This record gives sequence, structure tokens and C-alpha cells, in this order.
Amino acid sequence: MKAGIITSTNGPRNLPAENNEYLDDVFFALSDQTRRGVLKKLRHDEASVSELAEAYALTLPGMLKHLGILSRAGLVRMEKDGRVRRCSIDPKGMERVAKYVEEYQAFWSEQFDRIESYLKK
Amino acid sequence: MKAGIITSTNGPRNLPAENNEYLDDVFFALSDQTRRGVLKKLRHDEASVSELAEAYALTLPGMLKHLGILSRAGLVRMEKDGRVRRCSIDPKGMERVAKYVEEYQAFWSEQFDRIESYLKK
DNA sequence: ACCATACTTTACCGATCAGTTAAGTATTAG
DNA sequence: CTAATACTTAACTGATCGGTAAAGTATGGT
Repeated sequence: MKAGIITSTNGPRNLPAENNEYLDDVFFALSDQTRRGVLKKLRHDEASVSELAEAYALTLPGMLKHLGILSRAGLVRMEKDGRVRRCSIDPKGMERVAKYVEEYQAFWSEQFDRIESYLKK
Repeated sequence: MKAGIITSTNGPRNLPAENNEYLDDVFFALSDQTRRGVLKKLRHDEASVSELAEAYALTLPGMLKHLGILSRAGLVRMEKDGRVRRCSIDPKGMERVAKYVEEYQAFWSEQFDRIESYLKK
């Protein structure tokens, strides 16, 4: 969604070529208390947009924006059922986060081990 | 840093009282490719602000802002050594993320089990 | 057919963000 | 002492964010 030109060429900034574009979206979606609250609520039960808007004292368009962000991040699934939009958890987004954290900590502890073995000498 | 008044009273919005204020900061910090790149680089080696600024083609103040965000999120530690600021990984922030993901998925699979056992009947 | 419900679209607002330039301070090399 | 280095602070810019109001569209109940 955001910087397609920059990341597609991987040119202008000499980034370590971390092509995890979607991580921008999922981490951003999780950086808001209201959106984490929505996720928490949806883990227990599905809900409509109106129900969520009322629960968080937001207007319908306001809640819809949050849901759009959660949906783009792969954290929420939405299905139109008549005039009602049923929102439910999508596990895809959180799995991406889990994977990132795992890889991160794997690298970190590897580094830690290296230092430890160095200190032993 | 952000909404101290709102979350301290936990009043105005009827949130599910998820008092994980710091999660806003850590998820937000991770929602940017440059900042995730800095983390990746720092996992291999410490670096000064200038080194990081050059690696990502940013000005010093620009990089310093990113480092401030990473630091507030508990993802990066900074120590002033003479006129140089040495930046290194702080595991605290990522541990918070790991914990959030764990709890989230625990609830999710619990819910999943409940549905499964319901379907068995 | 009529009307209420549930969403959708558009346009707007103040605040925050990513980035800059420019000017400042502190530390070290010579 | 002087000057270069490395950071720091302040002010500014365009873009995005969270939220709203207002007006529109589609669907279901009677």
C-alpha cells in the first residue's frame, strides 16, 4: 500500500533487503489500543460493524476505518451477510508476527551464544 | 508518551481494560521498514548514530528520531561514550511482543478447541 | 410501497509522523 | 587554542492518522 516504488527496486536506500512489506501493515494495525481491543473481542465472538462501533463509542465510519486497517493486515476477516457485515478473526496476520518474532529471537540468541563461547576462551 | 489521560482513568472509551500501554509504542516502532532494518543490523553489531544514518541514507536528526522511537519501545539501548552514541539491541521490547502473541494465540486455540469439541457432539 | 436499519462514501479537522535544513553544543585530535 | 567530528535542538514541510458530520446506497420487516 505505501512505498511500492521504493521497495520494488530496493534501490534508493540500501536496506538489508527485508522484503516483508506486509509487516508494515500488521505491526501498524497492532499499534492502536482500539484495534487490539477489537481483536480481543473478536476472539470470543464474531461481531457486526455496528456492534463494534457501539462497544468502542465510535461512529460507524470511524470503526470501519479501523476494520479496514485490521483487514489489510490479515488480522480480521469480513463477510457481507445481507446488509450486515460480520467480522471475525483471521489468524494469518498474527502468524506473520509470530514468525517475525521467532526469527528475530533465533538470530538474537545465536549472537548471544557466540559471545558466550567467546568469553569462555 | 501518547494518551496518558485516557488510559490512566480507563474511562471515556469502554475498552476491555487492556492496560498494555507500552504495546502501542513497540508495535508502532516495528511498523516501519527502516526501523526493522536498524534492528536487523544491530543484531549483528553495535553501531553509532552516524553509521546508521549513513547506512539508511538519512540525515543525523532523521535517524535520531527513529532511534528515539526504538528506544522508547524498549527495542534499542543507547549509551553515550564520549561524543559517540553507541546503539545496541535491547531484548525487552521484543519480549513484550512475544508475550502478546503467545497470549493471543493461546486464547485463539482455546476457542478453536471449544468449537472442535462442540462439533464432535 | 414504505420505512427503519446497516453500512458506505465523501469531505473535512486537528494531531502526529517522517523527513529536512540550519544553527547549536560537546568532545577529541593536533 | 583551534578545528574537525558527532551529536543535539528547533523549526518547518507534506503526508498520513484518528475521528467526525452529512448525505448516500442497499436490504429487510410489515
